Amino acid sequence: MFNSEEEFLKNYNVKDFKQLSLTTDLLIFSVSEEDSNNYRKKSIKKMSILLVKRDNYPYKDLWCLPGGFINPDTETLLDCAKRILKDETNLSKIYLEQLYTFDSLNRDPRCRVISTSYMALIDKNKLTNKLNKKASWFDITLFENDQKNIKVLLDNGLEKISITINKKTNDFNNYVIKDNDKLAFDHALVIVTGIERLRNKVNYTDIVFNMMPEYFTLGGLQQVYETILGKKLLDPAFRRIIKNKVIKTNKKEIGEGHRPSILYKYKCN
Amino acid sequence: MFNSEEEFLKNYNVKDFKQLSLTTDLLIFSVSEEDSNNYRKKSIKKMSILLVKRDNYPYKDLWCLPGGFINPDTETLLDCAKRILKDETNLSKIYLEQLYTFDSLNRDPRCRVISTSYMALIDKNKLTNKLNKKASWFDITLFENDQKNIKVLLDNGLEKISITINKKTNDFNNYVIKDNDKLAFDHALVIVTGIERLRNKVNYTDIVFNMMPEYFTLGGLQQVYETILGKKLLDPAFRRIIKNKVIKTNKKEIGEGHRPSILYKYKCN
DNA sequence: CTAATAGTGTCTATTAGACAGTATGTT
DNA sequence: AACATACTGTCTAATAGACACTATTAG
Repeated sequence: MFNSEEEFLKNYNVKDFKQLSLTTDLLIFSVSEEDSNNYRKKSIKKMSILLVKRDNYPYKDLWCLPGGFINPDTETLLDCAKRILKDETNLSKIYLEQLYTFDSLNRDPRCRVISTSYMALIDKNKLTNKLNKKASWFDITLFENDQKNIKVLLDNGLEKISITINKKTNDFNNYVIKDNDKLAFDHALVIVTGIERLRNKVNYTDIVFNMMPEYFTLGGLQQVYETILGKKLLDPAFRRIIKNKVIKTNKKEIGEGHRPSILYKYKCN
Repeated sequence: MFNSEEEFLKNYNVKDFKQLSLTTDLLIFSVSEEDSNNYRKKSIKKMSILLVKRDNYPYKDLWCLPGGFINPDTETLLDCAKRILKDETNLSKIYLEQLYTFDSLNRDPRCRVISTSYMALIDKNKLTNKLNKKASWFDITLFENDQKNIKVLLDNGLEKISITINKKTNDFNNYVIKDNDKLAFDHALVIVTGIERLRNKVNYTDIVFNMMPEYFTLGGLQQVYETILGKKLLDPAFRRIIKNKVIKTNKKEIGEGHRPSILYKYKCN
């Protein structure tokens, strides 16, 4: 082990590895639930993302996305994403979508590393195993001043990571990104790009349901949409739009200090 | 030179190159104009794409996208895309957008080649130099039966390339693609992916104007939208939407056998 | 004048936004 | 009963679709 990043880089022999390396980084999104202390108040649903604390240089002790190098002889990028997802969550058959390929020359201090990022949307309730002890779910809060200035706050209960973005062009590599130095590599950029993609896609796809449990309430579903979009929605409007995407069941949610909601299922067409 | 693909592959030493190679392929889109023979009829605008005929194995004599290997020591993928665009069209300062990274294991028979594709939208009127003699513009015609079945026809006046797509999943690598064996590599898939992206993006961005000349008519602009979307639009509706994106000039189009249109310019906000 | 497209006015249909009301559970 | 949320009815505003009409040029 090394005592500083400087020392680490001095001892890092680039020839030990391939000159050009390809990695896959994973944005694993899910829905988290924050219980309220008041028995009458309902719990608040948020979108959350899984980050891992690095235990070696470079960027030791900073948070990063789960990821890894691909095996160029046997793996596609998607295979690699599936492998990492399995390692991290023990889940398979999960919604996975290629996000973007990040490749600025100095994004990794060791050597040229090009990373193709994938988004995974999972239902946390399907998790059986315990998380890797270095991994942690961060709740996402989205603030938007206008289309060009966005602020994202990540919070795992112990640490807060803030990211602010200024989009001057439509070229991701020219975004002006500031974070509070708690994220490794260019992962602030990757995370924001993923959140943006998600926010666009919820308007014309059904991907949100990949993060929902089998049975859910319309109020809960609406909260997830609200946290992804970063704004409140009106109940009647939301229900009108979502109506033909869900099936009403005869189940009800129980144990809340108020009128119980009806549980719905996703209707795939 | 070799006489067959088989012979070529036998003589191809994978060790001469890096084991894993990265390339950039370019979808260069523009607007083409097809003059009508009747002086009264107006010319028809279509979307078109630049393809190059391969002059060596693999896929000798088939059409492919302009592309090339990146220099991993000095170039980003975007740099590489800019270089290829410059080589092919002598243009710079052009709209470029990363499309997708294609990486199925056997997409190139030589070795593992991963390709990140970029879309370039150019105004053909800015072209000064002659095209590379192997290059040719193909007009694009889009037929859509439903959301999941799409047919694309490429035509350069001498050759027709047809592509049909059946989208069963949202994973590009699982699309069922058929073409009439005139396209090299997986470029049918790349082209269709780009057309899809373009078709989605015209609805919520102003990218079309990157393909338009400085002065254009609303009728011409509408035709470009129609060819990208693969359907007719109603004039008043189109003009309502486009109204605040353009500036009326005091110029008029001349020499048509009917009422001349007013020329407009793009109003960037 | 004629052919052909340019461009507009207006009605209708659909969708989105807003608000206020009723309904129904727990404690 | 009180609280808190679930759920709905209905009005209004905004947007999209449709059609018919007028305008203007070259030849």
